[in-house]
Amino acid sequence: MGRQPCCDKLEVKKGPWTTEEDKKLINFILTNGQYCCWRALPKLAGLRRCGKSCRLRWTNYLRPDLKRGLLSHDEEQLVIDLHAHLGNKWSKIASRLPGRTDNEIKNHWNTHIKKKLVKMGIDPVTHQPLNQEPNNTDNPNSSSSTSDNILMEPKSRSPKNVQTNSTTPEDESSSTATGQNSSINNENQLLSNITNDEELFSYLWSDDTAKADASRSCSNYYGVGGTLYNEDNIPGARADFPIWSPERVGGKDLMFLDYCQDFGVHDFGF
DNA sequence: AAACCCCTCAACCGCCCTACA
DNA sequence: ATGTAGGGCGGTTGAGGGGTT
Repeated sequence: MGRQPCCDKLEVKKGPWTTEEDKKLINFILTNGQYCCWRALPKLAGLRRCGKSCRLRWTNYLRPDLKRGLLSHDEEQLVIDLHAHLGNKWSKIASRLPGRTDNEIKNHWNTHIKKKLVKMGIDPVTHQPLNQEPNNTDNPNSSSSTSDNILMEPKSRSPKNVQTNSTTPEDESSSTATGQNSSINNENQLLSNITNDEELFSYLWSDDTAKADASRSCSNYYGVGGTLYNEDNIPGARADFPIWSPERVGGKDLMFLDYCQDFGVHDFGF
């Protein structure tokens, strides 16, 4: 019978977002929060876009808590570790990397990490050495496929001892970016103390929701009369949302200017 | 300088899951 | 129990920029 399109395809605009559209979307969310559904948002915000497109634009590009730039070495390593356990569950992986989106990680995996692993002689799907038949090819999550994997030994793992001939300019550049995110280091430390999949999974799922929410979007903050609230209706109390923090809400316009600068959006006209 | 190739990443598509009536 | 709507997710595409010939 087929599924109804999420929006009237004839009416919606597609393709790259213009500055004007970004401005409208940001303005709307800053003013109203995300009190309504995404489908209704474009109409209310004066956008000729599909609600889904607005959500993606916001979560993948406009969100103020996003980090920009390439993944650091630590982040990359964490992605590899998590991918070995979770497979292509990009959103789950992204939930462990604050400020990173699933789309970003997915792209980075496909364009950088995959190649790097292949270069190192490691199958990016199974995380097994390329010349070795994997124990279970259709289940990258199986513990047998990862427990003895060098990539899953964070304590002994370093770019030097993974493969001596694997050092690339990319490796070198990424290694200079370490230490910029202490939370990532903590994640790695935690991961390094986890010795089996069971422990890892219990660690991953135990606080997954909270972490996923924290990293994924500001959608947990509802704008009511210019004040932002989290899901518990407690005016924002999270340190990882500096721009949206309640003490800054009063200076909304100012913070938005900061925000535009952070994102290189200089021509918003504010 | 022009043509071609390759790479990156923003954006889209369509399926899946969940909540709700 | 069933149908529908809405949001989330993973896979894929294509424009544009940079590098190479």
